Amino acid sequence: MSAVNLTKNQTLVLDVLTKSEAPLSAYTILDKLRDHGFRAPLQVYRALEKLLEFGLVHRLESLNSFVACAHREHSCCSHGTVAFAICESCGQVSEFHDHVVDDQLNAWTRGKGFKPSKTTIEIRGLCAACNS
Amino acid sequence: MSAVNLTKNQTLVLDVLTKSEAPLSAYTILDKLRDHGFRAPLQVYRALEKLLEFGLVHRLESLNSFVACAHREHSCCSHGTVAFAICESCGQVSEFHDHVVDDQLNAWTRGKGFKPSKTTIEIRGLCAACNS
DNA sequence: CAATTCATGTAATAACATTACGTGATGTAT
DNA sequence: ATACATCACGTAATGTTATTACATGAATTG
Ligand SMILES: [Zn+2]
Ligand SMILES: [Zn+2]
Ligand SMILES: [Zn+2]
Ligand SMILES: [Zn+2]
Repeated sequence: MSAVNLTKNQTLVLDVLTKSEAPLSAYTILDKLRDHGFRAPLQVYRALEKLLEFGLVHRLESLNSFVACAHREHSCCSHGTVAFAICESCGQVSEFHDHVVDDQLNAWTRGKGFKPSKTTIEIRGLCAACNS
Repeated sequence: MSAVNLTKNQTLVLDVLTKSEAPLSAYTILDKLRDHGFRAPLQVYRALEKLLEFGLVHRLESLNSFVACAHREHSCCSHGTVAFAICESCGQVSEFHDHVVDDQLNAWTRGKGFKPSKTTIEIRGLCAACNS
């Protein structure tokens, strides 16, 4: 199991992200936590840094935003690369793993002698609901 | 052939990107073009916007930077999603297409009723040269 | 010749992220 | 127990990336 011991700030940030329907920017998180004593961006960025490290949160590069991991039970980051489908209308994000994609990208990097450290896959578009 | 008629500013920006070994941020481009009369970020962002539209340039989301398209002959964007392998040591970027990845992601989105508009695939790591 | 469109220029501001410095709590080795 | 290292935290300042608002001149079109 994961069961990392989170600090107060980390817990607050993770809670805000977990409760949110859509990804949040660091500054939005900051605003949501002003009542809990947050005053400066760094408080958020420091918590996010750890949460990313623990695999409890993902960063969406194409949005400069953050989401709680949707697969916490499985220790998400262990089963390879994660992909995100991001609805540009309602903001909803679906997180998924795909082994074929994963294997194929790994094959490419092996072939080139490229040593991957982190892979970003983000699909922007319209979700089924917004796309009727 | 593509042969879009570029404006002066678009040509300048594309030239800078084409000559560069590594991706450049908008502000770096701005600095490189001061001698050619560029004074403000917007001059760069406006040119980039068009160049992205024409498929002559790509944006690297994980770097907030831009690269000239490596496949200009083939009208790059026509053959599906592009992926990038980005060396975190030397900055070199390899652009490639992979139909299996492409098809697999399309299968996922079709299955979910998600209508994709733009897909980002970026692999950060170390290139063969930096990874000896 | 209007009227519209489009590339451009400039200034100001907004949004995102990091550096630098300092404090108190905790843990560990002598 | 004292010295030392580590870590979470707080605050201020600054750096980096991107957009909004407003104005001008050139090209296009009816
Ligand atoms: Zn996850
Ligand atoms: Zn939606
Ligand atoms: Zn390309
Ligand atoms: Zn390299």
